[in-house]
Amino acid sequence: MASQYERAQSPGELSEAAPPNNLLRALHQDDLVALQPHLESQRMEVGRVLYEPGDPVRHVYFPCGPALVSFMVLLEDGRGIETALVGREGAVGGIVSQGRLPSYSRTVVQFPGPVLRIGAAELEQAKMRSPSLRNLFARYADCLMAQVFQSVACNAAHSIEQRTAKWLIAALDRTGDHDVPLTQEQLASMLGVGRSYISRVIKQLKARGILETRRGGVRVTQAGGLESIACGCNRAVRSHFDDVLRGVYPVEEESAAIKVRAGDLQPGSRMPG
Amino acid sequence: MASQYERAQSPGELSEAAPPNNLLRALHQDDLVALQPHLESQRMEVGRVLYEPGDPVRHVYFPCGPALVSFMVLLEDGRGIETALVGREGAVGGIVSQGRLPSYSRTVVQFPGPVLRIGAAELEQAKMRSPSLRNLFARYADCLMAQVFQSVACNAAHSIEQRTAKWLIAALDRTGDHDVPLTQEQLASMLGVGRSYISRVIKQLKARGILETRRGGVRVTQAGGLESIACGCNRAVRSHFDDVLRGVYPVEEESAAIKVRAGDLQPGSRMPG
DNA sequence: CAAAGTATGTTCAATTGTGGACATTGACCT
DNA sequence: AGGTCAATGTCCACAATTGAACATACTTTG
Repeated sequence: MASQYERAQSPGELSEAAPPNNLLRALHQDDLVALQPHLESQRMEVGRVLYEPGDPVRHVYFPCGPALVSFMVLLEDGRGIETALVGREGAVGGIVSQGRLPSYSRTVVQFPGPVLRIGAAELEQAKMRSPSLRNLFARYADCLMAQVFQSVACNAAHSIEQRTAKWLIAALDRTGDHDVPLTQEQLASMLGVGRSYISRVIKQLKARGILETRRGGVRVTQAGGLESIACGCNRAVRSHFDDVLRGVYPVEEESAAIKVRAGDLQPGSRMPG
Repeated sequence: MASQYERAQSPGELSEAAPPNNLLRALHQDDLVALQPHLESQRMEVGRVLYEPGDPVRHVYFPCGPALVSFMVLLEDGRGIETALVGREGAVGGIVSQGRLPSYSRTVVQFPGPVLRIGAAELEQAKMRSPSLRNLFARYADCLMAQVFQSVACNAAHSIEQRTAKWLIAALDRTGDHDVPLTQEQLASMLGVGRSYISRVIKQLKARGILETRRGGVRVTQAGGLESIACGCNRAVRSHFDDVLRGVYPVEEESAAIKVRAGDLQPGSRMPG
């Protein structure tokens, strides 16, 4: 299955110093030229909050390289549940609302890295003038929606073990870094589950040689094994990315995507005690 | 708490025969005039599928009166999980993708009633010409996204009892009909949970005098009681509707919204056997 | 190096939810 | 009125998950 992370594409359309974000790289030359002067480069540190619920959305952020951002919905009891994960394949900030509206969720940096940002107003103005820009952002908005849709179903239907594996794959896919610097506490909290159970899940994954643990994070050593444990939700979303952004997205120079062959898919043992 | 279902608003802007859908009623006179010739009226029967995953989205449907439509994500094992519920407060069909793209989910009619529909291309053309139309639809898209976000969190964090109550309130809010013609099987399936457990939950609700059961559906007799059992997810979403569509949405002539007073909120007994 | 703080490993009882089984009941058809 | 089918009530054994508790580390700081 081809994924958006590994599509070959007619070269030559992108400038030499193409920005390391797939949406920006997918821009037509004209659009890139129009946006260029408004793009600012920053480095994002873990834990930085881009938007709190209710904050006005003044910028659109494009994670670059390994940078990773997630949307969290805050519940009455103070918990914050992750609803979507965005890396260099996308952008955050008024993607669906088109820059008009207060943020619904908290938007937090999960993995450090460079980002580019542009004023929401500037982007919207450019979109007004460029059909291809509107097209690209509408397509990405649809993919983001699909991702969130799938998460609704996933949270309703799949086990914690599956969802944990799914999350790790999603992160890996985007950062390309096998090291995931999250405490088990943080991981549990994002998934909305108990910490002690995550601890057991991770113990299982470790016992199967899929990852190594350390204080403050894990390191995935065998991504294929993760894929065989996870539900198909990631694949479904990737596939929608492919359908929707095919022919729009650029080449991914070195893919972090996990290619699953039939043989990699074992039944997957069912969490002993 | 004011909800979008009960806002007072400067009258006189809407025509006499205002369509019974809040988005359409919120249109400026000019926009309504532009769309009017393309709007077709239909009646929707329960179970009718508007879109299967992958289908091209050719029309945007506006549920009117009690009509209710839901998005379902289909999982690998054949289950279909509901991700969002749309009634007369909104619309379905390319809301986020702006009419360009294949559907990600299955879109099914859950409650019968009239709908208006318009060709997706016609709506998009009208949006190109009218900033106020773009504004309204971008705002609604954001609300739909918020609803789905909240469901991700809800499915991760709340009990089946809470989610069942939440679903019933959401349906009631939209249809205004206290009768919910869904089998327990269907309800369980949408929520992604076991049928026998839903049966027990409903038994509890019945025992507390909150609803009556019958074959093929339930009838809510005490909506306030439901609100005291449900999680706050519905309220959070309603509140976002208010923030985002305040001053845009029209009066709701007869509100189905459930107003909760402090006294209505009891601790809520925790599911005995 | 000692102390403090935080992350992890592990256990356990209790609760929540599953899925199968089967009896019962209503609705509808003839 | 009887037959049939689907929906519901109910029970049960079992699996999944919680949440508290505590011991054990690793890291940082002074």
